[in-house]
Amino acid sequence: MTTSQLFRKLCDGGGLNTGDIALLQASIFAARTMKAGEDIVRAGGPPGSVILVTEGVACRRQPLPDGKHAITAILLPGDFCNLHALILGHMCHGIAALTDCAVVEMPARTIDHLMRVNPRIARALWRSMLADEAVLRAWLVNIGQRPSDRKVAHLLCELRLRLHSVGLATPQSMRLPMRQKELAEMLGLAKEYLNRVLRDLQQAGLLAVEGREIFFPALSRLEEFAGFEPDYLDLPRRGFHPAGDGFQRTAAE
Amino acid sequence: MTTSQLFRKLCDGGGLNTGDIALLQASIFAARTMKAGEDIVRAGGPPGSVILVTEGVACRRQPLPDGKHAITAILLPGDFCNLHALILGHMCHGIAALTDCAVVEMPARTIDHLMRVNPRIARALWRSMLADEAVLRAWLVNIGQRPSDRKVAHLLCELRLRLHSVGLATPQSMRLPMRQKELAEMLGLAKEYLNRVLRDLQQAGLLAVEGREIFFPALSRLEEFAGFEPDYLDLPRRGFHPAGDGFQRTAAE
DNA sequence: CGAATTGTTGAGCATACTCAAGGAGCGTGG
DNA sequence: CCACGCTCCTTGAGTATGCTCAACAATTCG
Repeated sequence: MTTSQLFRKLCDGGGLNTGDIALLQASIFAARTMKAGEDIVRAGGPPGSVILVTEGVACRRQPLPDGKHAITAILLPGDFCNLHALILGHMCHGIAALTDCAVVEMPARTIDHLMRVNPRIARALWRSMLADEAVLRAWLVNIGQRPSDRKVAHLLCELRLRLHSVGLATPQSMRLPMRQKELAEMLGLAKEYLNRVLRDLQQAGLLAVEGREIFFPALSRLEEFAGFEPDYLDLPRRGFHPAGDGFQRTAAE
Repeated sequence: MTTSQLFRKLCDGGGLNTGDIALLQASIFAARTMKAGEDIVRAGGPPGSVILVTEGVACRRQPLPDGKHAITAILLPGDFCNLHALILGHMCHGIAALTDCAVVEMPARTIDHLMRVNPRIARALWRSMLADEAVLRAWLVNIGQRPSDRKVAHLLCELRLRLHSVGLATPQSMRLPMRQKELAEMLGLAKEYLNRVLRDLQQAGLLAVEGREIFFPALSRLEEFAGFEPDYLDLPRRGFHPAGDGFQRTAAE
């Protein structure tokens, strides 16, 4: 993975120069890999290091009283796990690997220092967290207001587009980076019912499922059915940013 | 309202000195009032001014295809309406007054400048937005994972505590700053069903409703029923911050 | 005081959940 | 290579939760 991919989300907002990126790059002191299901970060006090996902898919999750989990966000390569804990002083949820993952670590103190002395870096980190918040708000609307077939459709549209933006999906298909159980936990649905909803979407010709591979035979119909308006994802679009940084855009859509 | 109350949320995190607060205070160029139901900020492009609620209660809301709204956050005195739009460049939802409100405005360019040259102010603004995000995540879990009687109970616990933190509630009661219709929109429930849930909570002795006045005859039982863990609100607690700024704490709880 | 909005209740129905059981896929060890 | 055990997926049946439509009562506001 190249540096600009590593700091994809920070570069997306513009405003960082190559020196800034080099500073971030230089602060990396460790790389780890973990198996699907393992914890990447546990809830708790102030973080000793800032962690960035570089490969695989992870999630933010909170334990529930009945032993299950609520999944409140999906993290893709280029997403930070615990930046907010650096500012707030504590993690109020954990991060777990959904697929096998690779992450890099930067010392919390170094990042904290960079944020204080380099307003461009501070701004870029801030912006990346606000992008996360926009997704969170879209999830709240999705889960709170739509009937469950549209919830499922909406989540799949979002997942496909975000995976596509990091090169892990095409307009026609994606490999689902989680089990149906976890899809259900994201949406607050029972896993058996989610399974039925997937079947119904297939029968409606909006989807095709083969194991973990999902196909989108009629993406625009699915997106319309879901009411999917991708603006909230704040992904770079064709012509929006100055070209030439070599990062794969979603322009092919 | 005193200055330290105005910038309550920024002061709560610590890290601001009186000079910083004076800078913010000095940037206020206008004050407005609006009636319940009016829009405070519309969705759209980059904000010309940053808006801070000083009196009353407002909400973030998004229109839905069927003409209804999804309410994604509650704003109390001391909360900013559109800080995130300053960084992200656009508002992807609107702000509406739930009760009669008063707000103050600061030029976006001034705040933007202050954030770039004053790391303490930048950090305090950042922290206040992260506190909002933590609440948003708690809402996601609440709406996604709890049965609706517990959803309602949880939202009322949160509302009461937050209102109490700005002096608008006591441990025993609060005046509900919205109609049942809007309570329902926050939770994604039908308003008629919400009404029944409120009745059931009353019959269970967990609540008493008289018009818009809500009484909490057994607050600890209600909080236990709701699974309410107020840590996520990041409100100041007794002994946590150095005393002496004269702002009312929630210590009485 | 009257009109409009908001709150309250009933009846019937649709949605989504639980419990239970069987089948498919996958990694491990013989 | 196959058999085994495990997890995950799939389906059925029955139930509970939450929604819609409709009517009426209570507030609020002009």
